[in-house]
Amino acid sequence: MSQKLDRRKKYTRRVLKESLISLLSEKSISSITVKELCEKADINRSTFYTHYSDHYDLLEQIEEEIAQDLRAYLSSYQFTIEEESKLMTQKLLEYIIENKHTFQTLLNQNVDPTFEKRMMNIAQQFLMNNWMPINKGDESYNRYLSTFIVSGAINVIKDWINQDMNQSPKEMSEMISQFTNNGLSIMGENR
Amino acid sequence: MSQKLDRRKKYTRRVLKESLISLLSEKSISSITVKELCEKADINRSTFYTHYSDHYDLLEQIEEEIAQDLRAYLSSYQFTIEEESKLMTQKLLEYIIENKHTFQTLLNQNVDPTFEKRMMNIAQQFLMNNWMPINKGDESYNRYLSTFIVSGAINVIKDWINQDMNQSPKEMSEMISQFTNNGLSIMGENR
DNA sequence: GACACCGTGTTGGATATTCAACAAACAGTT
DNA sequence: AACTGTTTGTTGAATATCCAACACGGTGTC
Repeated sequence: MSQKLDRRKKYTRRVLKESLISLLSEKSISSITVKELCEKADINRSTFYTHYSDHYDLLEQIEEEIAQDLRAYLSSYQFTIEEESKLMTQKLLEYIIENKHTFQTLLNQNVDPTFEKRMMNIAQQFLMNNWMPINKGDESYNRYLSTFIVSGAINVIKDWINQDMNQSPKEMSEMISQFTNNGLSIMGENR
Repeated sequence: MSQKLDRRKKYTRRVLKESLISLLSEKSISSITVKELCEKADINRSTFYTHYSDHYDLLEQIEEEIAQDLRAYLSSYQFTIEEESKLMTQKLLEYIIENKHTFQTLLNQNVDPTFEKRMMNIAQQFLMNNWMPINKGDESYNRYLSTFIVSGAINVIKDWINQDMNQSPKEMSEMISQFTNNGLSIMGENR
């Protein structure tokens, strides 16, 4: 079941993924042909078809892989312990750095308007399942609160990416933690 | 005879080459094992042996490929026309930029003491065959002159690489052309 | 409508690579 | 010398990829 993936397959999938992301940063998916994708990846077209049914399938699989990674990060720490929560955010940001080009491209609303929403749903679902039961608030209130927090965090991360990641993951996770826990009240402390 | 090389072979050879250069920048070739080379390249060891007899053979082929590229550059222009000569130098320097890591590693005397000498011999041979007949000087004198010019040029290029290529290929080729044609007399012009 | 061109989905055979395994050689330790 | 661990060179079978070719659908031009 957990068979190790043959290295040839790994390579093929990786270059196809990278090539699609590269093309997506220049043009819309509907204007991309499988032919040019395979030329860019230097992979035979029939090989592409042994892995994917079309380039939309490839994009779906890229996003699903990211979704699974995100879930893994969210699951790997006790979310209710602030230090662990911050460490998780930092690790997640480091992961984003490693895949900067991918996130830059996919979070661009002109490329795939659904990706950001999809990531938000995962994060929000997680927050609802793991944190809200402890918080014991009204469910409707909790949903709005988690929407607020997750939207905030995602848009801060998008800004960070567009600022070419000018702060370190540690600094960013510290900031996001403060925004999450204290909102605007941290502004008051400095006056 | 000039069969197109199967893309799989191209890939295999490329990653093996890159991995050897990478390892060579950290350790001597005698301390590198084929096993670790293949691990780094993510290539099966038996595949390595279908292409090369050992890692010394791989290094030899890398250097031979560079030698051929150098010969191609040297041959592609009329060397006796100064503007063409400068353009050739510029193109050669652009090639060196694209393969910066390779040249940085191989021109390091601790890595392969023979590489620089090999490149010098090619350049000098070319100079002797293509320029000296026109110059009609005494052969011994011409040999010393070509030694002077080629040694100078190669060491300027080495410095340039070690200064992280701080001048553009165009600027460098201009400079090398002046050193070649005028030696120290260009210093006098500025006083 | 006819034609040319392009991309697609597919096919079959060839080829390169993978993997696991083996025997042998080598190096280090006791 | 015996033992252990590592690397090497090799082998055979399986697998993934390659390549060329084909039929088809879509688009644009005359």
